Order: sequence, then C-alpha cells, then structure tokens
Amino acid sequence: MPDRGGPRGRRRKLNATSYVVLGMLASRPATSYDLKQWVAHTIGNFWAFAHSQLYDEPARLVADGLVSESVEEGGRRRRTYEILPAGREALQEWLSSPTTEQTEVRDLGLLKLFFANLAEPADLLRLARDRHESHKARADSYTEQREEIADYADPWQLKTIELGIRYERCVEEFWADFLAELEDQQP
Amino acid sequence: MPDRGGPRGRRRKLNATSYVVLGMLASRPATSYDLKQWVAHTIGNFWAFAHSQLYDEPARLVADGLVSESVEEGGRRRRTYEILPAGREALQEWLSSPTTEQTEVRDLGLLKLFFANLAEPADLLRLARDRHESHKARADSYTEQREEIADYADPWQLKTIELGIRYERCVEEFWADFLAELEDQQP
DNA sequence: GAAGGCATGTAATGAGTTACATGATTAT
DNA sequence: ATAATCATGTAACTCATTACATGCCTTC
Repeated sequence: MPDRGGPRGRRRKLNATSYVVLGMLASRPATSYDLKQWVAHTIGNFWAFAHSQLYDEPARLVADGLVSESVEEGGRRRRTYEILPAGREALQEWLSSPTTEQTEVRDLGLLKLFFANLAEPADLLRLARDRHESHKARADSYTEQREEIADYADPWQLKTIELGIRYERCVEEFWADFLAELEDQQP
Repeated sequence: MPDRGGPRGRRRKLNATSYVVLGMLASRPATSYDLKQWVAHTIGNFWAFAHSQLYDEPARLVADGLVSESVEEGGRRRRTYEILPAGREALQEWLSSPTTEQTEVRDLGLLKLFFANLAEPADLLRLARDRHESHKARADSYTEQREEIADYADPWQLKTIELGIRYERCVEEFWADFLAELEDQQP
C-alpha cells in the first residue's frame, strides 16, 4: 500500500508543470497569480498553461512535501507557496539528469499542411499567409522583448529567447518560401 | 438538455487528435493499429500520440456520427473505421477555417536552459551536448526519410518534412553555437 | 510446442481545459 | 457609487498516460 502525499511521502512522478512551478518558486515565494503572471511573459510564450494548472500544481507539490503553503490571515486568505529543501533537491536532480525526451511541436498549421491534399487551393493559400504572419509577429515580439530585458535579465533566460527567435524566424521563412511557390503557380 | 452522441448528434468540439484521425481515415478505412503505424512514421515524429488515444478517439468519432465502425466476424473481431460524409465535411470545415492557434513547443531542454542558473556548469554542458546530438540525429533521420519517399509521397507531406528538417537544423545549430560558447569559457 | 514479439484492446489514474463564480481594486 | 477589470479560486468535464491483459503469429 503505497504512501501518497504528506511531507516525506513523495511518490508521484513529477512532470513539466511541476518543474516549472518549482523552478519559479526557487527564486522567490509566490502565489498562484504571481506564477501565472510570470509564466505569461516568459515560458508561456511557447508552452501555455491554463491558469487553473497554476492553482492545482502547487497544491500537489504541497502534498508531495516539496513546497509549503501559507495562508494569509483575513482578507482574501491568499495562499503563498514557498519551496522546501526537498523541492530544491528534486529540481537539482531534474536539472542534472539526462534530457532524452523528444521535443513536441504542436502546430495546427503544420497539421493542416500535412492534410492539404484534402483542401481547396484557396485554403492552402490562406493557411500559408496566416502562418507566415503569425510567426513573423511572434519573432518580432520576441526580438523586442529581448531588447527590453537585455540589461538585467538572467543570461540563460536570454538564451532561451534567442532560441525562440531563431525558431520563429526559421518557420517564418519556411512559410514565406512556400507562399512564394504557391503564388508563382497561380498568379 | 444537449443531445450528445449518436448519428447526427454532434456537439463535442473536435480537437487535434480528432482531425488527425479524420484526416487519415479520409484516404482509406483503417483499424486503430493501422492508425498507430501510420502516425508512428509521419506526424508522430513531432506530435506524439499514445496508442490508446488512437483506440479511444475513433470510438468518440463514431459516437459523433462522423465515422462508422465495422466489426470483423469471428477471429479477433477487429474494428475497422471508415469516414462518413459528415466526417469529410467536418474535415473540410476545419481545413478552410483560419488557423490562429499559437504553436506549442514542448521542449524539456529549453525548460532546463531557462532554469540553468539553478544548475551546475557541468549539467549545462551535458544538456547542450545531449540536445545538440538529439536534434542533429532527428534532422538526419528526416533528411533520409525524405529521400526515401520523395518519389511517391504526397507533395504536401513532403513539405511538412521539409519544415521538420529546417526546424531541426535550426535548433541543432543553436545548441552547437551555445556549446561553442560554453567550451570557449572553460576549455 | 514454447518463446518472443507484434497486434489489440481496456481500466485506472492523472492531468489539462473550460466554464463558472465571486471578491478586490481602480477608474470614471 | 457603478462599471470595469484584475485577482482568486473551484467544479465539471474531457483528454492523455500508464499499466495491465491477452490473443495471434512466427520462428526455432
């Protein structure tokens, strides 16, 4: 009979959401709303989390004994979470473990392209335009963001943005090229 | 009281999994195992599905009235699914609708990089090496795949692979550059 | 004819999404 | 003081993941 939850009783296998929360709490205590805000303008850009996930996950981490919770007296009785030593350990362990998982790219545009033989030419054209625009917009927005935070931000976080920019530019270019081909055929 | 399921009773909002299955069934009837195989060497490369999903989803589509099911007499009583006109319609509708959803890139390597200030230098080095290798391997494998199927494959599917290759090369390069920087600092 | 792997499926659990609900704060 | 928006949370539902179970087919 496995012992689930309670301090010291960790059994659950942590997932990406867990590490996002632990990672954020590692630099300062936070409420779920804080987490939500912080996620929104960092990793949320490419890996979205519903806000309810950032309410659920810290609660699970408390049950796992990795995070502590303190409830505000009176008022809204907000809950603030703080990482525990066991939480830091778990995080270290994760950071020092090999990273073999395959990257998942969930792109509905790509899916539609894959099935484009079932679509009308006009649909395809629209798809290419939409996707080109949206990846361009994102690349631009990352670039701007990087300028803004370049001076004070953590260097690794800057690197993360850099990868984001490269990725978005690459995809933008793909759609641009594809669009050119399409327009060549039926001008 | 909403009417769920049953032919003509579609209410459920279809998701990506639904369209993957519909898209595959659009070219030929298939069993769940067929779907699994086909996914495995196409879109499964970047968007993984557990095999049980490919057992569950067709069943849901049957309830939605978009797909029909026929059970083999005797033997294993295998179930073969076939797309119905309503299913084709749903697919068309999807293909011709705008694609505004943000692409999600779920990359644990990227996450670790983001939190690298909490890691040891050795961990970071390992991360960069791992990720560089694995993206390179994947880019190579896509490239090979493309050669193999170039002659007979659907042109749009080839385009999909091309995007895959570009993406993987781009990320490979990122990690290579990053690795070079790291090794420069502590040779 | 036994072993190992491919094929086929279900059950249990855990996670993610959507919708709802309402308390605070700010702006007008 | 009302409206609008931000902050905070829960409930219900859908979906995904993992584990289990076992049938069938090939090969030795």
